[in-house]
Amino acid sequence: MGNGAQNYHHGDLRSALIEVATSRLAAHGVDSLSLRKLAEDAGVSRTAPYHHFKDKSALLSAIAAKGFSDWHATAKRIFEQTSKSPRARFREFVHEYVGYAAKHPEMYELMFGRTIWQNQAATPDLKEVAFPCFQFQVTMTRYWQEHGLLPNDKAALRLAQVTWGTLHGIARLLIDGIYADSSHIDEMCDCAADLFMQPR
Amino acid sequence: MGNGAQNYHHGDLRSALIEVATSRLAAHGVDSLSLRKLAEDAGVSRTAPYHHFKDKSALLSAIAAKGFSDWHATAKRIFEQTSKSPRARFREFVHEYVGYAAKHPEMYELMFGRTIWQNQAATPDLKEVAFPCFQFQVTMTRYWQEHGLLPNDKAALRLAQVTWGTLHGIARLLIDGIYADSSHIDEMCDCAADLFMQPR
DNA sequence: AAGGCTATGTTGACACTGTCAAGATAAAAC
DNA sequence: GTTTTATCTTGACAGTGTCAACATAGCCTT
Repeated sequence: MGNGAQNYHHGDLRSALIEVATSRLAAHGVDSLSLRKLAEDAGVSRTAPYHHFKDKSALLSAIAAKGFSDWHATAKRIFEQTSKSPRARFREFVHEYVGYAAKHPEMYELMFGRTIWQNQAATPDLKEVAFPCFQFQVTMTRYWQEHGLLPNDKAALRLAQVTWGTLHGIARLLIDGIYADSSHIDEMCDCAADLFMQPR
Repeated sequence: MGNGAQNYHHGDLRSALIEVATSRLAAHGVDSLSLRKLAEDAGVSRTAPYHHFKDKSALLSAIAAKGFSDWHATAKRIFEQTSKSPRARFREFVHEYVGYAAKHPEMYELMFGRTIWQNQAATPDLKEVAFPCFQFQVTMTRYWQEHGLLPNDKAALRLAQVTWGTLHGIARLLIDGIYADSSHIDEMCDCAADLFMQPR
């Protein structure tokens, strides 16, 4: 079976679908993702995807899962730059988070939008990747608390929820284009970072 | 023309559509809003709505506009309770904001979701209502700065964006059910309020 | 090696969706 | 009373997700 030949059996349709979906997502947005178009892009018929994904939501979840593991890696990389001070890393993290959202708006929309999360529609696979991602936020928060960067009199979990909420909110306001001009991204990030960081 | 009769001309289809849409929104969610169903609910044929709204997005915008003016009134009411201290009002505002989102998740989703805002799809009517709503947030922020409640060394606009971002983020995490249990709403709100308010 | 099982792919069909075009009706304007 | 205009109608089209029934081909067992 040649890799690109028009065989009856595709070979690895699952991966192929995720691939074409990811590129289409970045190019034309989450709303343009239709199973039928994706199937066509992958060179198979409309209903072939159903042998690899329970339904459309499951396919989207699979794409989002990849986004989460990517972001998780990025966050880890920033956090583990021991050469930089905790304060510098915190600030960088804030910028990087919002920057990621601004740079990959469609992926971010998919990852954190209601499409795949509402009605407990999230796939176990997705939860398995997304949950550690938030857990890491708690870990970082605890670290920043220990280094006197965030207030120590609050539960790390609570604090992590609020800080993430802030980043998430800024990201959404930018993505949805509600009012925040993207040219002000950096200023907003610095403002948020300053607000959270305790005076040293 | 009797008000409820099956006349050829409905009388006030525009209002009727918004009404049935609003109730259907609260009951079955934003995704269940289809022009055809709404038309049927209103007792007219599929394409009748097009004589009152440019397209589906315009109808949704009209509903959201009502939500914005409602929220604007609520915010005003809280802010103008001169009997309470600024700090108390700030805290109440935070709780009320997230509470509104948790109580009317579908309306909130519509108001702040990407559906009506993406691609500059927002109707002038909508902007006309939504913009003062954010403007008011800036006004409040400035007031809180003057009363030493929020840091004075930051631009009110920037600060307003960040605080709103936080509330928005918390609301979204709750609505999307990503991880925040709704039983922790109050704790999260207090945590956020404490973080922002300068020690007196 | 022969036969059957199973994973994977196919076409056909159904009930939806938003939206346009063309015609019907009633109210309002002249 | 006639014409214009706003409103509502049916018909049609291109999409959508998803199910059912059928086809193919590779794998497993005997």
